Amino acid sequence: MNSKNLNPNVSVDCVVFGFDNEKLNILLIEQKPINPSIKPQSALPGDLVLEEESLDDAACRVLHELTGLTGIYLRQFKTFGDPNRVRDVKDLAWLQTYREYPQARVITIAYYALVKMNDFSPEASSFADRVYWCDIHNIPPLAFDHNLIAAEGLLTLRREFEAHRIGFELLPKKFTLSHLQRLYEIILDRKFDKRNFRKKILRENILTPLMEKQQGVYHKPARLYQFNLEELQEHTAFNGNPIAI
Amino acid sequence: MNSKNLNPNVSVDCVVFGFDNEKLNILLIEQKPINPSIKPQSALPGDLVLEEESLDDAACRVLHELTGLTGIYLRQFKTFGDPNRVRDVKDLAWLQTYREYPQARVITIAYYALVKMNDFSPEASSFADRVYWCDIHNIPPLAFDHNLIAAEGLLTLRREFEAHRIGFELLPKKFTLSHLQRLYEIILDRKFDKRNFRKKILRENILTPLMEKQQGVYHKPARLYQFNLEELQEHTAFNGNPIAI
DNA sequence: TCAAAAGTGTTCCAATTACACCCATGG
DNA sequence: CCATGGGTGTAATTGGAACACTTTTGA
Repeated sequence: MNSKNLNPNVSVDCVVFGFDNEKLNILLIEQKPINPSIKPQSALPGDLVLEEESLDDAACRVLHELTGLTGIYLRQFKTFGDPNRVRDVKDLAWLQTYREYPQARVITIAYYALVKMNDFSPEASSFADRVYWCDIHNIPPLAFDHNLIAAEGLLTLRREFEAHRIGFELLPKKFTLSHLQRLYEIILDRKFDKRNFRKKILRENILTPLMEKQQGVYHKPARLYQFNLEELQEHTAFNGNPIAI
Repeated sequence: MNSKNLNPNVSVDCVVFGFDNEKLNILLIEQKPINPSIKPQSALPGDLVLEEESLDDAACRVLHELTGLTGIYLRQFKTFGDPNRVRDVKDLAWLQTYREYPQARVITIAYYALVKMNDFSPEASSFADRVYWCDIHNIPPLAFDHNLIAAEGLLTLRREFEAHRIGFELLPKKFTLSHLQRLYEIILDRKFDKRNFRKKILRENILTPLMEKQQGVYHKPARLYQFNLEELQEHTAFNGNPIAI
C-alpha cells in the first residue's frame, strides 16, 4: 500500500428488511460478475461515503438508488472495522476490479432499514445486476463480513422492534390484527395468544380501527386497522432517532 | 485538501463514566495548550485508529493509556460522521498544531466505558496535560462535537443500564444496598422506594451478601454485598457484547 | 355444509406500588 | 441521648398468561 492511502475507506452498508406476511426478508444485491467463469457473489447494498456527505445521507442515497423510495425508516446500528474484514480471498477479484486500492482497509457503518415490500419492486433498480429478497433464514454466503453484519442487524431489529414500535414500517397502510400478530411472531420468533395479543395491542391505543374489511378472502373477512401516528410519538420512548429522509 | 487525503481520518472517542457515590462523572482531558494566550479546551479522550488496529483495540488502547487500567467495560454505541464535525473555528488552532491535514474530515466511532472510580487516579496518565472527572450535569463546552457525543453516550448508558446489569462496573467490589440504590437513582434519574428496591434486586439473585459490614460510619453500619458474576451471565439478555479487554 | 380464519372474556399468578416504624452505631 | 442511615412486611393494584367456543365468509 502506498502513502496515498493511509486513511481507511469508509462505507455504509444497509440491512434492508421487508415482510411479505409469511417471512422476514432482507434485500441483497448480486455483485456484477467479473468474468463469466466466476459465479457472482451476493452482498448487502452499500457504497463508499462521498467526500462531503454525512453518514445518514450516504445510507439514504444507497437506499434511494436501490429502491427509488424516500421516507424509509433507517437507523445506524454498528460500525465494523476489523482490519481484515475485506481481505478474504473470496473478495479479492471483485476488489481488484472495482477499487483503486484493493488492499485498502474499509470501515463500514451499518444501518438497518424497514420497507413496505409492496411499495416497490427491487427489479426496478440500476444499482446492481440483480436485486432480490432473501428469507432471513436462508441467507447465502455473502461478500466481506456481510453475513455478520446481517446477523447483527437482525439482532438489533429484534431488540428495538417492540420498544420503538416500528412495526408499521413493515406493513401496508391498512392491515388486520392477524397480519400484525404474524409480524410480531416472526420478528420476535415466538408465538402469542390471539386474545392476549389483541388486548395488549389495542390497550396501547396506537391502532385506529377502520370501517373497512378485508376483501377477497375465502373466510370471514377481518377488520382493517391503521397505525395512529400521533399516539405513536407519545408512547414511543425513542432513544436515538431514526432518520426521516 | 490535496489528493493524499480523499479518505477521511477515523478515530475513536470514549465517554468514560465513573460514579463517586454522589454523582455520575465523565472523564475529560484538557487539550495541550497551543500557546499560553489561548485557554485550553477540554475534550473526550480519543485518538486516530492505527493502520492495522481494530476499532475495539483502538478504544482499549486509548483507555489504557489514559487510566492504566485493563478489563474496563467498553461498548461501541454510535459513529459520528458529519462532514463538518471538526470544522468549527474553535477547533482550528488545535487541528493546525496536531494534524497533518487540519481540514481533513474525521469520522469517529464513539464508545462508552464504565470504570470503578477508586481503582485509579486519572492524574497518573501521560495522555494529556490534565485528566479530570466532571459531573455529567456540568460538562463545559468541549472540542469538536464532543458535547453531543457525551450526551448520546449518557442516553445509551441510561437505556442499557438496567437490561445489561452493568451496575457493578461502576461500584467497588464490596458495596451496600444503599450505594447500589443511589447508583440506580442517579443513572436513571428517578427515586426508588427503599423496601421495594431491595426486594426487587435481591429477588434477581445477582447479589451475594457478605459476612461483613461497613466500617467507620457514624450510624448503623450496613451489610456489604458483592455481585455474583455467574448468575449475572444467565440473567442478562446480552445484545451485542461488550469488550473483554 | 365445510374449511378457514375472525372475534371475544374470565380466571389465576406474578410483579409493582404505596406505605411507617424500630435498630445500631459514633459523636 | 441524639442524629443518621440501616433494615424490615403487608395490602392493593396492575399486567401477563392460560384457556375454548361461536361467527362469517367463499368454495
